[in-house]
Amino acid sequence: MSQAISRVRGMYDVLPDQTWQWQRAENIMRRLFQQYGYREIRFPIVEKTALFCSAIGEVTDIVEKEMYTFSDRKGESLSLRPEGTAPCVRALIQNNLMASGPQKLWYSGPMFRYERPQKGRNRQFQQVGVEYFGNPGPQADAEILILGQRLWKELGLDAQAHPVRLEINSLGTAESRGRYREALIGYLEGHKDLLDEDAKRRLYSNPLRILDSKNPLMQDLIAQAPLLRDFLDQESLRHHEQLKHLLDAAGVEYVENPRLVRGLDYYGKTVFEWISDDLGAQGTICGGGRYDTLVERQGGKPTPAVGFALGLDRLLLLIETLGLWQAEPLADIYLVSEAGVDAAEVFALAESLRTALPQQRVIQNLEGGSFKAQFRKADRSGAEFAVILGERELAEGVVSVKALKNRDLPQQQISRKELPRFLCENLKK
RNA sequence: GUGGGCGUAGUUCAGUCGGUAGAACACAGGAUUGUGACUCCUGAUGUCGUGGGUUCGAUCCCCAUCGUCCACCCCA
Repeated sequence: MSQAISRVRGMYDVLPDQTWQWQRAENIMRRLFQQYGYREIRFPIVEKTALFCSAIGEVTDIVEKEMYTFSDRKGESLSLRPEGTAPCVRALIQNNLMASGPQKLWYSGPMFRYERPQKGRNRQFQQVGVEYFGNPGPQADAEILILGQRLWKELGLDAQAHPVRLEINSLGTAESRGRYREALIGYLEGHKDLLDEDAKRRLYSNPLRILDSKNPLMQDLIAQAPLLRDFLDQESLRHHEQLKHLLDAAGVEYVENPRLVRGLDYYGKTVFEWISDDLGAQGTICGGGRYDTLVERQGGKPTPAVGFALGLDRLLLLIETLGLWQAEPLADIYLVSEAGVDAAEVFALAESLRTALPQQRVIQNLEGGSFKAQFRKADRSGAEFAVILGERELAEGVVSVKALKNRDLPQQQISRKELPRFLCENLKK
């Protein structure tokens, strides 16, 4: 036999024992977004490379070294999407969605980045994004954050022992950020001997990122660096204060992190991250902020926007780590039959139950085996009831019903006609 | 992209100072010839990640490669 082909590095299969978690999370989110008036948008997995270069920024790591870029047969450069905001904005502009007023959108799908895989970081990963276009005010930021908090609660992540922490900051406008940048570079140039290699490399390309460094030797330097807050324009300050007021009133807890910056160029004013301490180095499960200039820069009409993207892989990893969710049983009713009974009789019984009780999951054992083996399978299926069709039952035109979980209910024989009503009364749903 | 740890049964791992392997759980059968979850008994299963080197002989030592994990980096 030849060597089996393995999956691509950094990508993963979601197996039947895990898909229920994905589906549960997706269902909760879909319902929640609907509840807030956000509508789903779907866009391609492949876009022109230029879209990401201009939207995300040429000098970001994502564009410089993490994109899956290739030429199609006509030589056009295409890329697998590394994030969702850029294609979402492209779709918004191309389909002129703003013509019918502000847009509240969400999307979900795979993203691709050529990074070194590690826990909570894969080359294909699932991102869910929420974007609010056309509202410049802090109330839009607030709604996004309130929605986020409710989402964690509905997912079961609001436990006090393992909270998901919200950090917020304001990056101000491009002008105030520019003035701060000058001041920061000036400060860092004055302490060049204390900068590590990464910091030196980024001193002129992306100095704000230096504030994010985890290098313990640089923490003093970072702590004493000038703060962006002191360079903010009046409008950004007021926006930020109003947002905090709305969050306080809504009971959304947050910590201000004056050194929180984002790796994508398009953000301004509000930025935020939700972080867990239970995932190791890749603790950010959700990040986002305001990007008021992106739509115009991409060729659309000036349109303010705010949104976030969450990593579904990381979220599920966290939920699994904390043991928050229990798998649902596979079945409600399990049909056990004797070898001598015609399979056609069992099929007929199973189909009649599925017709009469469409909410119940009916599994018919098709693999034969002793009663012992069949009951073991019935038990493992998590079914509430085993319905038994043996030669005796067949001869008498009845079935036996055994409750697998409720031990107070004795096994009994019931006519086939009565069976659906009996099951319906004794099953919760 | 950089540094380090680890790849042995379906899973988690033990082991062989170089003589081709074990446990637990899981799975299957039985104790109980029509009854699961507890208990007991029995059983099957491994190209010891892949390729090459050293050796009479490599799962073990060496090299490469792939995968995985941790940190850096980056971000969701």
